[in-house]
Amino acid sequence: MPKTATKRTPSKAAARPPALPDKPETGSGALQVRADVIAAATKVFSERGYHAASMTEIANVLGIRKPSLYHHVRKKEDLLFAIHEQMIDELIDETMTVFSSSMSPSEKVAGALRVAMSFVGRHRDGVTVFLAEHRAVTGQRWNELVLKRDFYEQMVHRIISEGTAQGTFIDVPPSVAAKAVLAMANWGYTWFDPEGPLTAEEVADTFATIALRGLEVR
Amino acid sequence: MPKTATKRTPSKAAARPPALPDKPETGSGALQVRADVIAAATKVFSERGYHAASMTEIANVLGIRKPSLYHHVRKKEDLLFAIHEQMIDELIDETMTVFSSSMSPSEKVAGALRVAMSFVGRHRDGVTVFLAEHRAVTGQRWNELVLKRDFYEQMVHRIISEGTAQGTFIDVPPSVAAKAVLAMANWGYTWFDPEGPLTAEEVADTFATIALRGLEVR
DNA sequence: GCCAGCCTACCGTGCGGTAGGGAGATTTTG
DNA sequence: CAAAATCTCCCTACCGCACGGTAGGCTGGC
Repeated sequence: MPKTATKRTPSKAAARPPALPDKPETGSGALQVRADVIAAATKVFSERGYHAASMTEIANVLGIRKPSLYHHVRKKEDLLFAIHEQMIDELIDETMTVFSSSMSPSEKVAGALRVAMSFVGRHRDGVTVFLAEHRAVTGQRWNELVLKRDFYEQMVHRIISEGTAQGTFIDVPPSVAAKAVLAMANWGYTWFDPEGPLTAEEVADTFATIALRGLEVR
Repeated sequence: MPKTATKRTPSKAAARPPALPDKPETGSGALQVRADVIAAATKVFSERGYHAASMTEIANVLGIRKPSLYHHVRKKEDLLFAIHEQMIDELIDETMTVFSSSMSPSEKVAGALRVAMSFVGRHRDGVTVFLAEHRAVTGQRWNELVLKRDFYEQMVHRIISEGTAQGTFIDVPPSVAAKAVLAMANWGYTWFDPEGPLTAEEVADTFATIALRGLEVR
């Protein structure tokens, strides 16, 4: 795992996000796992919790026996890590297009909320695992995930700081305002049902209405 | 899913909360657990997660061996249930004083946020267990907890519905607005540190500012 | 003839929980 | 008031089981 090779991206704009974890996916070692295996693990982990879920259950969801599952996966924890990595990478990717756009801070807040709620709607089980089972990831890989997670939160934080700095948003601690916005989106995994009466977009718009009316200077 | 069994409490006010789970604490069976045992279990469960935590660990925190612990506890799950029950009962109790007061809806929202953030600050480990480990409670007792949890959420929901009904709050779906408020408070367990730079009260006030500016009609 | 992918059979470990007993405090009782 | 019985709380030793993971072999397609 040679990372190194200082990426010398010339820092251009002021609102540049914090340094990305260096290697986007330089063979993190365990990601040659077939998609349906990850899907099965996601389902079982989200329903029963990582520690309560057994490899036998996951195998049975796939219609095979446990030892066959070990042809595709080295360790149980690899599955958990793969789910986490997939979720956070995809969420960062989608949010980045909002973050690095030319929108106003208000539009970016609304956009980030839309991305997040849509994400929860599309990947509910995966988000459940990502948000409720992070304690179970151990060792080196955990650091990697924490970095990415911080990176995501920093994007939201910067959007709000930017709005505060340019006088669009009222003067409240940006860290707390960021937590408020993140909370609305993240907490969604506990209740939002894309089959329910409201679409992700409708929920996100309501959240954006509340958050922006709350934050914008009159 | 209609209600049933009309409780003959003469409905007095419009804002009466939904029916309480019938028995406040009619021998729920397992709550003669000493407080320090619950405290130790809370700590271990919150740090490692219910399924990953072992009875041996909890016993060692108490300075005893596992079989001795079974003199105070019948089953591991009893500990989890006791923690859940303690948390939700106390939270309902504190929030109820706000809910049943004569405050305006806006003041009630601010009050509920204060109660919740203060609660998170005082019982962080317990709240972590309550919010992150509810999947592990099984059987009859789980229903009881769900009822209480719904009851708590209904209080917030009604506060907001009341505000919407009397024209204080803007016309957004009250259920979504309630989720937004609940999210701010509940998500606090993932990041709020009472030893940190901001007190629970300060955070709650910022949340209230955002939520009320967001919700109140101009 | 190789190899991906599945299987049955199995291993070691750590778990929740029990058996059964001992030391000391407390209560009962002659 | 002391002896006896009881209770509280802890211990060492152990059980059965389900888990994560491995050994090693069969089979069918390239």
